[in-house]
Amino acid sequence: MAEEDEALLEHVRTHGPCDWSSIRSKGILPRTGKSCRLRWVNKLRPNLKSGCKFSAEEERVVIELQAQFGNKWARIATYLPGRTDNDVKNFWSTRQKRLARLLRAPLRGRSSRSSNAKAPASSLDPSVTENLQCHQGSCHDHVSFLGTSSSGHCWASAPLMEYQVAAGIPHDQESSAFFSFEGPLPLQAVPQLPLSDGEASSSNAALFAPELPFDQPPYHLLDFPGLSERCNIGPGFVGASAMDDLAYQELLPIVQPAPTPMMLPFFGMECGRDA
DNA sequence: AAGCAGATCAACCGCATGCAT
DNA sequence: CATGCATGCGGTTGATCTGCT
Repeated sequence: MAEEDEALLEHVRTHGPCDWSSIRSKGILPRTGKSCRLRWVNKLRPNLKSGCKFSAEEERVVIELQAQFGNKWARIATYLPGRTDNDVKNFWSTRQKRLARLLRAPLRGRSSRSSNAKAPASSLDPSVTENLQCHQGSCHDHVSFLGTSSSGHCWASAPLMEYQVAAGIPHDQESSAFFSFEGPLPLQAVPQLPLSDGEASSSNAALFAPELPFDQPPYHLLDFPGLSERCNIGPGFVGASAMDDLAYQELLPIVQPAPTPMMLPFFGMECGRDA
């Protein structure tokens, strides 16, 4: 595996993060171009936060962006420095499983993990639980509502209190303890992000998402000055390919010095590309 | 210490999209 | 315009790790 990784890195150094299919056609590795690209994107790309858990802030961003974009993991990942679409996808999947388990367990009471796992079905009204899923992670102040749109499932975000009201859960001491407020507040501090055509939010999203203008670039989520100017990326969106290009720039100095490297707080890497 | 369940990670697969011919 | 290829993306699965009983 280490030899294959080195061969992959060498290919990227000389050709850039493209022409993946030539890796097999040239006999460099007995792997498909897709497989090579995946390995590069998920493991070998510079500045990845591999083995590092999602911070509360990252979780918060994922929740908000998932509510707006749906399961557009690659797009969401562009807002999270050092995270891949696979990371985000796995994070969300884990979260969903955990929440599904929580919903099967009683929401009332502060039972231990083991008792939760073996608890009987939720005491919630079935009509509520069928269409409602509750998010509960390190951002304990937040839940999301599952609705549908023309493109499939769509999530809308809401403060915990609204979820509890909708689910008929008394906001008493016990439930508050179960959904303890440990994360940074409020989630509404994360701004609404631009939606392209056809990415209409669900009616549920309309219920809970504040109406904010969708004309702001995403940089205000995490401070990242100068990317669009330096890297010739249009305002409003940092594409995945742009991420790959930036990662490639990280490798370039090995074979050719990049002109006047510039620190990019968003990615935590240097970008010497000419605009 | 062993067994188990849940969490996490890595990779594969199928489909969609864009581009060249 | 149709076709084939390369690439990107999302869903899914299996392996491994971790913590609890």
